Amino acid sequence: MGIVERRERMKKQLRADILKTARDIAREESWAAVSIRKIADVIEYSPPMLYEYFDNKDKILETIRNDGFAALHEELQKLKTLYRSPEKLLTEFAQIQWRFAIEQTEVFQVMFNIDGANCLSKQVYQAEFAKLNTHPVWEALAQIRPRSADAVSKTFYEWWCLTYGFLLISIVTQPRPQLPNLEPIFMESVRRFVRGLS
Amino acid sequence: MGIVERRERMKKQLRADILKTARDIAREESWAAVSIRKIADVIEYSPPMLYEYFDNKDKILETIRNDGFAALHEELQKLKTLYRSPEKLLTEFAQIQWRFAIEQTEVFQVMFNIDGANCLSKQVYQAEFAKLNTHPVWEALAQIRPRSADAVSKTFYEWWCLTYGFLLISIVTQPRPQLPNLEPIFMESVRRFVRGLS
DNA sequence: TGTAACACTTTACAGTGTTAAATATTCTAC
DNA sequence: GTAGAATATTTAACACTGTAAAGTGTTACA
Repeated sequence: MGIVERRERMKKQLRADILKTARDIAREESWAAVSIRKIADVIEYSPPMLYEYFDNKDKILETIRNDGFAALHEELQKLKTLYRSPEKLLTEFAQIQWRFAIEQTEVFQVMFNIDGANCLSKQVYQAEFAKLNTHPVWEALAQIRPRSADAVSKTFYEWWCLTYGFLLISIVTQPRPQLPNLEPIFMESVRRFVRGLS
Repeated sequence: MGIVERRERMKKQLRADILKTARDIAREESWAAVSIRKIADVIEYSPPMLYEYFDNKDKILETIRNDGFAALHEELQKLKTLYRSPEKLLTEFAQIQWRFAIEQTEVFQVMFNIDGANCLSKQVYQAEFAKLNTHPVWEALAQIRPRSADAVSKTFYEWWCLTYGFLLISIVTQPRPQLPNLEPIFMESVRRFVRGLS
Protein backbone atom coordinates (compact mmCIF):
# COMPACT_ATOMS: atom_id res chain seq x y z
CA MET A 1 0.00 0.00 0.00
CA GLY A 2 2.72 2.47 -0.99
CA ILE A 3 0.26 4.83 -2.59
CA VAL A 4 0.14 7.40 0.15
CA GLU A 5 3.91 7.15 0.47
CA ARG A 6 4.36 7.72 -3.25
CA ARG A 7 2.08 10.74 -3.05
CA GLU A 8 4.02 12.01 -0.10
CA ARG A 9 7.23 11.63 -2.07
CA MET A 10 5.84 13.43 -5.11
CA LYS A 11 4.59 16.26 -2.94
CA LYS A 12 8.00 16.63 -1.38
CA GLN A 13 9.56 16.59 -4.81
CA LEU A 14 7.22 19.24 -6.16
CA ARG A 15 7.85 21.41 -3.14
CA ALA A 16 11.56 21.14 -3.77
CA ASP A 17 10.98 21.94 -7.45
CA ILE A 18 9.18 25.12 -6.54
CA LEU A 19 12.08 26.26 -4.38
CA LYS A 20 14.60 25.27 -7.02
CA THR A 21 12.70 27.04 -9.79
CA ALA A 22 12.42 30.23 -7.78
CA ARG A 23 16.18 30.17 -7.25
CA ASP A 24 16.84 29.40 -10.91
CA ILE A 25 14.80 32.34 -12.13
CA ALA A 26 16.42 34.62 -9.55
CA ARG A 27 19.84 33.45 -10.62
CA GLU A 28 19.25 33.93 -14.34
CA GLU A 29 17.25 37.12 -14.10
CA SER A 30 16.79 38.60 -10.64
CA TRP A 31 14.55 38.24 -7.62
CA ALA A 32 12.39 41.00 -8.98
CA ALA A 33 11.65 38.75 -11.96
CA VAL A 34 10.50 35.84 -9.82
CA SER A 35 6.74 35.53 -9.96
CA ILE A 36 4.26 32.83 -8.96
CA ARG A 37 3.13 32.51 -12.56
CA LYS A 38 6.65 32.07 -13.89
CA ILE A 39 7.41 29.36 -11.36
CA ALA A 40 4.11 27.67 -12.20
CA ASP A 41 5.01 27.82 -15.88
CA VAL A 42 8.30 26.04 -15.33
CA ILE A 43 6.97 23.28 -13.10
CA GLU A 44 4.02 22.96 -15.52
CA TYR A 45 1.24 23.60 -13.07
CA SER A 46 -1.32 26.35 -12.73
CA PRO A 47 -0.41 29.22 -10.40
CA PRO A 48 -2.87 28.42 -7.57
CA MET A 49 -1.23 25.00 -7.22
CA LEU A 50 1.69 26.70 -5.49
CA TYR A 51 -0.57 27.67 -2.64
CA GLU A 52 -0.97 24.01 -1.74
CA TYR A 53 2.70 24.02 -0.87
CA PHE A 54 3.31 27.53 0.44
CA ASP A 55 0.91 29.94 2.13
CA ASN A 56 2.16 32.77 -0.04
CA LYS A 57 5.12 34.02 -2.03
CA ASP A 58 6.82 35.32 1.09
CA LYS A 59 6.87 31.84 2.61
CA ILE A 60 8.81 30.58 -0.38
CA LEU A 61 11.51 33.14 0.24
CA GLU A 62 11.36 32.49 3.97
CA THR A 63 12.08 28.83 3.33
CA ILE A 64 15.00 29.63 1.07
CA ARG A 65 16.35 32.02 3.68
CA ASN A 66 16.08 29.51 6.51
CA ASP A 67 17.56 26.75 4.37
CA GLY A 68 20.47 29.07 3.58
CA PHE A 69 21.25 29.72 7.21
CA ALA A 70 20.80 26.03 8.00
CA ALA A 71 23.25 25.07 5.26
CA LEU A 72 25.87 27.41 6.67
CA HIS A 73 25.27 26.05 10.14
CA GLU A 74 25.85 22.56 8.89
CA GLU A 75 29.13 23.55 7.30
CA LEU A 76 30.10 25.16 10.57
CA GLN A 77 29.38 22.00 12.51
CA LYS A 78 31.52 20.03 10.07
CA LEU A 79 34.38 22.48 10.56
CA LYS A 80 34.09 22.10 14.31
CA THR A 81 34.98 18.45 14.04
CA LEU A 82 37.84 19.17 11.65
CA TYR A 83 39.74 21.89 13.47
CA ARG A 84 40.69 22.23 17.10
CA SER A 85 42.14 25.71 16.86
CA PRO A 86 39.42 28.34 17.27
CA GLU A 87 41.42 30.74 15.10
CA LYS A 88 41.51 28.21 12.31
CA LEU A 89 37.81 27.52 12.73
CA LEU A 90 36.97 31.19 12.30
CA THR A 91 39.07 31.80 9.20
CA GLU A 92 37.91 28.57 7.60
CA PHE A 93 34.31 29.48 8.28
CA ALA A 94 34.83 32.91 6.77
CA GLN A 95 36.18 31.21 3.69
CA ILE A 96 33.04 29.10 3.47
CA GLN A 97 30.85 32.14 3.92
CA TRP A 98 32.62 33.79 1.02
CA ARG A 99 32.27 30.80 -1.26
CA PHE A 100 28.64 30.41 -0.32
CA ALA A 101 27.88 34.02 -1.13
CA ILE A 102 29.67 33.83 -4.47
CA GLU A 103 28.38 30.46 -5.60
CA GLN A 104 24.84 30.74 -4.30
CA THR A 105 24.41 34.46 -4.60
CA GLU A 106 20.66 34.20 -5.12
CA VAL A 107 20.30 32.46 -1.75
CA PHE A 108 22.53 34.99 -0.09
CA GLN A 109 20.39 37.78 -1.53
CA VAL A 110 17.32 36.30 0.14
CA MET A 111 19.17 35.70 3.41
CA PHE A 112 19.87 39.42 3.71
CA ASN A 113 17.06 41.04 1.73
CA ILE A 114 19.22 42.58 -0.94
CA ASP A 115 18.90 43.29 -4.65
CA GLY A 116 15.19 42.77 -5.03
CA ALA A 117 14.89 39.81 -2.71
CA ASN A 118 12.33 40.94 -0.19
CA CYS A 119 11.20 38.64 2.59
CA LEU A 120 9.35 40.07 5.57
CA SER A 121 10.10 37.24 8.00
CA LYS A 122 13.26 38.08 9.88
CA GLN A 123 12.97 35.84 12.90
CA VAL A 124 15.91 33.79 11.67
CA TYR A 125 18.21 36.65 12.68
CA GLN A 126 16.81 36.65 16.19
CA ALA A 127 17.26 32.90 16.32
CA GLU A 128 20.88 33.37 15.35
CA PHE A 129 21.45 35.69 18.29
CA ALA A 130 19.20 33.88 20.74
CA LYS A 131 21.12 30.80 21.84
CA LEU A 132 24.45 32.52 21.48
CA ASN A 133 26.65 30.49 23.81
CA THR A 134 26.02 27.32 21.83
CA HIS A 135 26.97 28.95 18.52
CA PRO A 136 30.32 27.54 17.34
CA VAL A 137 31.58 30.98 16.39
CA TRP A 138 30.60 32.33 19.80
CA GLU A 139 32.41 29.42 21.44
CA ALA A 140 35.49 30.02 19.33
CA LEU A 141 35.55 33.69 20.23
CA ALA A 142 35.12 32.86 23.92
CA GLN A 143 37.95 30.38 23.67
CA ILE A 144 40.33 32.87 22.09
CA ARG A 145 39.47 35.63 24.51
CA PRO A 146 37.66 34.42 27.63
CA ARG A 147 35.56 37.27 28.95
CA SER A 148 32.08 37.86 30.25
CA ALA A 149 29.27 36.43 28.14
CA ASP A 150 28.23 39.96 27.20
CA ALA A 151 31.69 40.86 26.03
CA VAL A 152 31.90 37.75 23.89
CA SER A 153 28.46 38.46 22.45
CA LYS A 154 29.66 41.91 21.51
CA THR A 155 32.64 40.42 19.71
CA PHE A 156 30.31 37.93 18.09
CA TYR A 157 28.26 40.80 16.68
CA GLU A 158 31.41 42.48 15.38
CA TRP A 159 32.38 39.25 13.68
CA TRP A 160 28.94 38.91 12.17
CA CYS A 161 29.01 42.45 10.82
CA LEU A 162 32.54 42.15 9.52
CA THR A 163 32.04 38.93 7.59
CA TYR A 164 28.48 39.26 6.36
CA GLY A 165 28.78 43.01 5.95
CA PHE A 166 31.83 42.65 3.75
CA LEU A 167 29.98 40.15 1.61
CA LEU A 168 26.81 42.19 1.42
CA ILE A 169 28.62 45.31 0.33
CA SER A 170 30.72 43.40 -2.18
CA ILE A 171 27.75 41.69 -3.77
CA VAL A 172 25.59 44.80 -3.88
CA THR A 173 28.17 47.29 -5.07
CA GLN A 174 30.66 45.31 -7.15
CA PRO A 175 30.23 43.81 -10.61
CA ARG A 176 30.35 40.01 -10.56
CA PRO A 177 33.65 39.59 -12.43
CA GLN A 178 35.34 41.83 -9.89
CA LEU A 179 34.45 39.63 -6.92
CA PRO A 180 37.26 37.05 -7.11
CA ASN A 181 39.79 39.86 -6.76
CA LEU A 182 38.19 40.89 -3.50
CA GLU A 183 38.44 37.55 -1.76
CA PRO A 184 42.03 38.09 -0.56
CA ILE A 185 41.07 41.46 0.85
CA PHE A 186 38.18 39.85 2.67
CA MET A 187 40.31 37.06 4.07
CA GLU A 188 42.98 39.49 5.15
CA SER A 189 40.39 41.53 7.03
CA VAL A 190 39.15 38.40 8.72
CA ARG A 191 42.64 37.28 9.69
CA ARG A 192 43.45 40.70 11.08
CA PHE A 193 40.27 40.58 13.12
CA VAL A 194 41.14 37.16 14.50
CA ARG A 195 44.70 38.21 15.22
CA GLY A 196 43.44 41.28 17.03
CA LEU A 197 41.43 39.16 19.42
CA SER A 198 44.28 37.67 21.39
CA MET B 1 7.73 88.16 -17.60
CA GLY B 2 8.29 85.70 -14.76
CA ILE B 3 5.78 83.23 -16.13
CA VAL B 4 8.24 80.68 -17.39
CA GLU B 5 10.28 81.15 -14.25
CA ARG B 6 7.25 80.54 -12.07
CA ARG B 7 6.48 77.40 -14.03
CA GLU B 8 10.06 76.30 -13.67
CA ARG B 9 9.80 76.80 -9.93
CA MET B 10 6.57 74.84 -9.65
CA LYS B 11 8.02 72.01 -11.69
CA LYS B 12 11.01 71.86 -9.44
CA GLN B 13 8.75 71.86 -6.42
CA LEU B 14 6.57 69.10 -7.78
CA ARG B 15 9.62 67.02 -8.61
CA ALA B 16 10.83 67.45 -5.06
CA ASP B 17 7.37 66.53 -3.78
CA ILE B 18 7.45 63.28 -5.72
CA LEU B 19 10.78 62.33 -4.17
CA LYS B 20 9.64 63.36 -0.72
CA THR B 21 6.38 61.44 -1.00
CA ALA B 22 8.16 58.30 -2.14
CA ARG B 23 10.42 58.54 0.89
CA ASP B 24 7.50 59.23 3.23
CA ILE B 25 5.59 56.16 2.10
CA ALA B 26 8.74 54.05 2.33
CA ARG B 27 9.39 55.34 5.82
CA GLU B 28 5.87 54.72 7.10
CA GLU B 29 5.28 51.45 5.31
CA SER B 30 8.16 50.05 3.28
CA TRP B 31 9.72 50.41 -0.15
CA ALA B 32 7.61 47.50 -1.31
CA ALA B 33 4.56 49.63 -0.59
CA VAL B 34 5.73 52.56 -2.70
CA SER B 35 3.77 52.70 -5.94
CA ILE B 36 3.34 55.30 -8.65
CA ARG B 37 -0.37 55.47 -7.91
CA LYS B 38 0.14 56.03 -4.18
CA ILE B 39 2.57 58.84 -4.83
CA ALA B 40 0.17 60.34 -7.37
CA ASP B 41 -2.61 60.14 -4.80
CA VAL B 42 -0.63 62.06 -2.22
CA ILE B 43 0.55 64.82 -4.54
CA GLU B 44 -2.98 64.94 -5.99
CA TYR B 45 -2.15 64.27 -9.61
CA SER B 46 -2.96 61.42 -11.95
CA PRO B 47 -0.34 58.65 -12.13
CA PRO B 48 0.92 59.38 -15.67
CA MET B 49 1.84 62.89 -14.53
CA LEU B 50 4.85 61.41 -12.72
CA TYR B 51 6.32 60.40 -16.06
CA GLU B 52 6.73 64.07 -16.92
CA TYR B 53 9.26 64.24 -14.14
CA PHE B 54 10.87 60.79 -14.13
CA ASP B 55 11.29 58.33 -16.97
CA ASN B 56 10.13 55.50 -14.77
CA LYS B 57 9.87 54.34 -11.19
CA ASP B 58 13.47 53.21 -11.17
CA LYS B 59 14.67 56.72 -11.95
CA ILE B 60 12.92 57.99 -8.85
CA LEU B 61 14.88 55.57 -6.71
CA GLU B 62 18.04 56.31 -8.66
CA THR B 63 17.67 59.98 -7.82
CA ILE B 64 17.13 59.25 -4.14
CA ARG B 65 20.17 56.99 -4.16
CA ASN B 66 22.40 59.57 -5.83
CA ASP B 67 21.11 62.32 -3.57
CA GLY B 68 21.92 60.14 -0.58
CA PHE B 69 25.51 59.62 -1.63
CA ALA B 70 25.80 63.30 -2.50
CA ALA B 71 24.54 64.29 0.94
CA LEU B 72 27.14 62.12 2.63
CA HIS B 73 29.82 63.53 0.39
CA GLU B 74 28.84 67.02 1.40
CA GLU B 75 29.08 66.13 5.06
CA LEU B 76 32.47 64.66 4.40
CA GLN B 77 33.68 67.84 2.73
CA LYS B 78 32.47 69.83 5.71
CA LEU B 79 34.39 67.55 8.07
CA LYS B 80 37.52 68.01 6.01
CA THR B 81 37.53 71.72 6.80
CA LEU B 82 36.85 71.06 10.50
CA TYR B 83 39.47 68.47 11.35
CA ARG B 84 43.13 68.29 10.45
CA SER B 85 43.78 64.88 11.96
CA PRO B 86 42.97 62.12 9.45
CA GLU B 87 42.11 59.76 12.31
CA LYS B 88 39.60 62.22 13.66
CA LEU B 89 38.17 62.75 10.18
CA LEU B 90 37.55 59.02 9.75
CA THR B 91 35.88 58.43 13.10
CA GLU B 92 33.76 61.55 12.77
CA PHE B 93 32.68 60.50 9.32
CA ALA B 94 31.77 57.05 10.58
CA GLN B 95 29.64 58.73 13.20
CA ILE B 96 27.86 60.68 10.49
CA GLN B 97 27.33 57.55 8.43
CA TRP B 98 25.73 55.90 11.43
CA ARG B 99 23.44 58.81 12.14
CA PHE B 100 22.49 59.06 8.50
CA ALA B 101 21.59 55.38 8.31
CA ILE B 102 19.51 55.57 11.48
CA GLU B 103 17.75 58.84 10.80
CA GLN B 104 17.21 58.44 7.08
CA THR B 105 16.90 54.68 6.96
CA GLU B 106 14.66 54.77 3.91
CA VAL B 107 17.34 56.59 1.93
CA PHE B 108 19.98 54.21 3.16
CA GLN B 109 17.83 51.29 2.04
CA VAL B 110 17.76 52.68 -1.48
CA MET B 111 21.47 53.45 -1.46
CA PHE B 112 22.25 49.78 -0.89
CA ASN B 113 19.24 47.98 -2.34
CA ILE B 114 18.01 46.47 0.88
CA ASP B 115 14.65 45.63 2.40
CA GLY B 116 12.52 45.97 -0.70
CA ALA B 117 14.25 49.00 -2.16
CA ASN B 118 15.29 47.81 -5.59
CA CYS B 119 17.09 50.13 -7.97
CA LEU B 120 18.88 48.71 -10.98
CA SER B 121 21.22 51.64 -11.55
CA LYS B 122 24.43 50.99 -9.67
CA GLN B 123 26.82 53.30 -11.42
CA VAL B 124 27.06 55.43 -8.31
CA TYR B 125 29.18 52.70 -6.71
CA GLN B 126 31.58 52.72 -9.63
CA ALA B 127 31.74 56.51 -9.40
CA GLU B 128 32.65 56.16 -5.73
CA PHE B 129 35.61 53.94 -6.58
CA ALA B 130 36.60 55.71 -9.78
CA LYS B 131 38.32 58.92 -8.70
CA LEU B 132 39.68 57.34 -5.55
CA ASN B 133 42.68 59.55 -4.82
CA THR B 134 40.50 62.63 -4.53
CA HIS B 135 38.14 60.97 -2.06
CA PRO B 136 38.64 62.51 1.40
CA VAL B 137 38.57 59.09 3.07
CA TRP B 138 41.16 57.80 0.63
CA GLU B 139 43.31 60.84 1.34
CA ALA B 140 42.97 60.33 5.08
CA LEU B 141 43.96 56.69 4.81
CA ALA B 142 46.96 57.59 2.64
CA GLN B 143 47.97 60.20 5.17
CA ILE B 144 47.85 57.78 8.09
CA ARG B 145 49.68 55.05 6.26
CA PRO B 146 51.48 56.26 3.13
CA ARG B 147 51.78 53.35 0.72
CA SER B 148 51.29 52.62 -2.93
CA ALA B 149 48.04 53.86 -4.43
CA ASP B 150 46.89 50.27 -4.79
CA ALA B 151 47.55 49.48 -1.15
CA VAL B 152 45.62 52.56 -0.05
CA SER B 153 42.76 51.65 -2.35
CA LYS B 154 42.66 48.24 -0.74
CA THR B 155 42.42 49.83 2.68
CA PHE B 156 39.76 52.13 1.33
CA TYR B 157 37.71 49.15 0.29
CA GLU B 158 38.15 47.58 3.72
CA TRP B 159 36.96 50.82 5.29
CA TRP B 160 33.98 50.95 3.00
CA CYS B 161 32.99 47.36 3.80
CA LEU B 162 33.53 47.79 7.51
CA THR B 163 31.45 50.94 7.91
CA TYR B 164 28.68 50.41 5.38
CA GLY B 165 28.67 46.66 5.95
CA PHE B 166 28.18 47.11 9.68
CA LEU B 167 25.29 49.47 9.01
CA LEU B 168 23.69 47.26 6.39
CA ILE B 169 23.76 44.20 8.60
CA SER B 170 22.48 46.15 11.57
CA ILE B 171 19.58 47.67 9.68
CA VAL B 172 18.59 44.46 7.92
CA THR B 173 18.91 42.07 10.83
CA GLN B 174 18.19 44.10 13.95
CA PRO B 175 14.88 45.47 15.20
CA ARG B 176 14.78 49.26 15.17
CA PRO B 177 14.70 49.80 18.95
CA GLN B 178 17.84 47.71 19.29
CA LEU B 179 19.91 49.95 17.01
CA PRO B 180 20.96 52.64 19.49
CA ASN B 181 22.63 49.97 21.62
CA LEU B 182 24.76 48.95 18.68
CA GLU B 183 26.25 52.35 17.97
CA PRO B 184 29.03 52.02 20.59
CA ILE B 185 29.98 48.62 19.14
CA PHE B 186 30.12 50.17 15.70
CA MET B 187 32.22 53.09 16.80
CA GLU B 188 34.56 50.82 18.71
CA SER B 189 35.07 48.71 15.59
CA VAL B 190 35.81 51.84 13.60
CA ARG B 191 38.27 53.15 16.16
CA ARG B 192 40.05 49.81 16.32
CA PHE B 193 40.31 49.83 12.54
CA VAL B 194 41.77 53.34 12.53
CA ARG B 195 44.13 52.47 15.36
CA GLY B 196 45.29 49.40 13.48
CA LEU B 197 46.33 51.49 10.50
CA SER B 198 49.35 53.15 12.01
C1' DT C 1 -10.13 86.09 -30.43
C1' DG C 2 -7.96 82.15 -32.72
C1' DT C 3 -4.25 79.04 -32.44
C1' DA C 4 -0.45 76.87 -30.79
C1' DA C 5 1.76 75.10 -26.78
C1' DC C 6 1.46 73.08 -22.62
C1' DA C 7 -0.58 70.60 -18.54
C1' DC C 8 -3.03 67.06 -17.23
C1' DT C 9 -6.44 63.06 -17.25
C1' DT C 10 -8.84 59.09 -19.08
C1' DT C 11 -8.44 54.78 -20.76
C1' DA C 12 -6.16 50.77 -21.68
C1' DC C 13 -2.72 46.81 -21.55
C1' DA C 14 -0.01 43.40 -19.67
C1' DG C 15 1.68 41.89 -15.62
C1' DT C 16 1.46 40.90 -10.32
C1' DG C 17 -0.29 37.94 -5.79
C1' DT C 18 -4.19 35.59 -4.28
C1' DT C 19 -8.95 33.59 -3.57
C1' DA C 20 -13.33 30.88 -4.54
C1' DA C 21 -15.56 28.04 -7.36
C1' DA C 22 -15.59 24.57 -10.73
C1' DT C 23 -13.65 20.50 -12.71
C1' DA C 24 -10.91 16.57 -13.38
C1' DT C 25 -8.55 12.69 -11.50
C1' DT C 26 -7.62 9.01 -8.38
C1' DC C 27 -8.67 5.73 -4.81
C1' DT C 28 -11.97 2.87 -2.02
C1' DA C 29 -15.92 0.14 -1.05
C1' DC C 30 -19.56 -2.49 -2.77
C1' DG D 1 -16.75 -2.89 -12.66
C1' DT D 2 -18.96 0.88 -11.10
C1' DA D 3 -20.75 4.56 -7.44
C1' DG D 4 -19.18 7.73 -4.35
C1' DA D 5 -15.81 9.98 -1.68
C1' DA D 6 -11.45 12.10 -1.42
C1' DT D 7 -7.83 14.47 -3.71
C1' DA D 8 -5.66 16.97 -7.14
C1' DT D 9 -5.76 20.58 -10.28
C1' DT D 10 -7.59 24.38 -13.10
C1' DT D 11 -10.52 28.28 -14.51
C1' DA D 12 -12.09 32.67 -13.60
C1' DA D 13 -12.00 36.61 -11.07
C1' DC D 14 -10.37 40.63 -8.00
C1' DA D 15 -7.54 44.19 -6.74
C1' DC D 16 -3.35 45.64 -7.39
C1' DT D 17 1.17 47.06 -10.17
C1' DG D 18 4.09 50.05 -13.98
C1' DT D 19 3.46 52.35 -18.10
C1' DA D 20 1.93 54.06 -22.94
C1' DA D 21 -1.41 56.39 -26.24
C1' DA D 22 -4.87 59.15 -26.91
C1' DG D 23 -7.80 62.56 -25.47
C1' DT D 24 -9.15 66.89 -22.96
C1' DG D 25 -8.78 70.81 -20.97
C1' DT D 26 -6.03 75.23 -19.79
C1' DT D 27 -2.85 78.81 -20.56
C1' DA D 28 -0.13 82.20 -23.32
C1' DC D 29 0.84 84.78 -27.22
C1' DA D 30 -0.18 86.60 -32.19
